[in-house]
Amino acid sequence: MSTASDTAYEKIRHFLLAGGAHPGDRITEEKLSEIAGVSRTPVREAVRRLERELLLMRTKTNRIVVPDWGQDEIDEMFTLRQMLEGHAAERAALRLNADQIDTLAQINAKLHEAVALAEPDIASFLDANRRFHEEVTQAAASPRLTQVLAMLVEQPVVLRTARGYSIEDLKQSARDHDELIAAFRARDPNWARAVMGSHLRRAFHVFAEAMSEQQLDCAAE
Amino acid sequence: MSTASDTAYEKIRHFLLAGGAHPGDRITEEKLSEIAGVSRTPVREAVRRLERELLLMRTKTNRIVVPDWGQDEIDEMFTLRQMLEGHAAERAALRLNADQIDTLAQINAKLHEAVALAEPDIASFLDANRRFHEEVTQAAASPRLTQVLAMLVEQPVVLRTARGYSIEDLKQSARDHDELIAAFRARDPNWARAVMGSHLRRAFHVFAEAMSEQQLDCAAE
DNA sequence: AGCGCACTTATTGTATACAATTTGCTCTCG
DNA sequence: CGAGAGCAAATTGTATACAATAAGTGCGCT
Repeated sequence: MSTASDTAYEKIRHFLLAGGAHPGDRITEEKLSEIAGVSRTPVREAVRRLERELLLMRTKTNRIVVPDWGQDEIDEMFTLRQMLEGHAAERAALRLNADQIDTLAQINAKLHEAVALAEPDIASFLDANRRFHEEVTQAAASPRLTQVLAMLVEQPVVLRTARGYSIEDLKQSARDHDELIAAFRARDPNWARAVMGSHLRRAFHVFAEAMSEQQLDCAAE
Repeated sequence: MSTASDTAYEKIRHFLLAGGAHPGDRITEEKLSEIAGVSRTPVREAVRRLERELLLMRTKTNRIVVPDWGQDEIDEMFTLRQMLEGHAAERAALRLNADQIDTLAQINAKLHEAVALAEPDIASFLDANRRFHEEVTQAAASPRLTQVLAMLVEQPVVLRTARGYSIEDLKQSARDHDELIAAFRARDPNWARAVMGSHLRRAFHVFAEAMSEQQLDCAAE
């Protein structure tokens, strides 16, 4: 299924994450509709979605602008994820059945494969990673929580700096997931929450480091 | 400022909370546009907002339906608010200056007035309450947090059962706010978080009780 | 020159018409 | 009598034209 509003969302999102516009820039709906190749109507819907994820914002007078993401805001995003996904893991631990846990294990097996290669397959890693977290979120069985997390998880932001991640970082992520699965098998919500918390907090620091290196690269050009 | 899409949002929201449609019912955009008195275009925007707040949902095939709120989901909503507003209070404690704290004190003074009357003024109470929490959220200075909380705080849900609240419950809320202000004055983020947490958790139990009584009333009719 | 006010242009908001999709019905066949 | 195909009605999705609002521009005034 591909509605025009979905393709608009994808294309505009790609445009933004590829750095097509600088923070602070104003963009008109018309420009975006050219980029997306559809009329303004579906573009407006896409913009709403992107606003929700804070990839776009509005001025006081409803002009569309590209927000700038400071270090603080990234820190804050990971903090919120830590709280909410920790909570999700806790609920999941009480609800997951054996089959579902096996599914998680299978997903994580793929993740292990992706990083076991001499040249790690970043795309596969990110895909498996996303599916793993989605599965856990789903298992928490809380529509609100799902919805809230959807607006926090900005996979592409991670993607941009994924190259900066060391193989060891990626392997550690896989091991975190293993431990999370163990916590689920033990049906220990407390353990699950703690593992998820440290998993995401470490991810933040790895991310922050990759980010600062990237900025150095940028300055060196 | 009153755009058509805002009035649509308000009217549809009022319609839903007044019980104009039963959980599980399907509603068409056209019906909603009759209710709102505007064309479908702004109605669609309003529906998106309401979806975000889970006052409306969609079927697999994008039909609009009225969701049913079970006891679990209300519990979950308060739990999420407890986590997030607790976090907001923590951040606020580190950022509020003396003037801002005075503003909070003024708002809470109005709240005290509203419940000191022989016949408590529920509308004023709710208004002051909303403003108090908004002020704290703002002070946390985290756009994501603000946005996430906006979709959780369903004031009208509270309103529906506000009549069931006892005067003592309302007064206790005011006292909670007083203690929160004290925590802010002391610049103690830990204290602030704890107070906010218990404040919201108690609110949940008061709410749940009022809710069950209401249901009994309903059954008695 | 600096400031404010009309006026022009640019941009967002709304309505309407039409296209695409889904639903529910009916009618046929096993 | 039930299951399924096919058609009609209902509903959502998209494009376009126009209305309302905000931004920019240049002029005259002090």
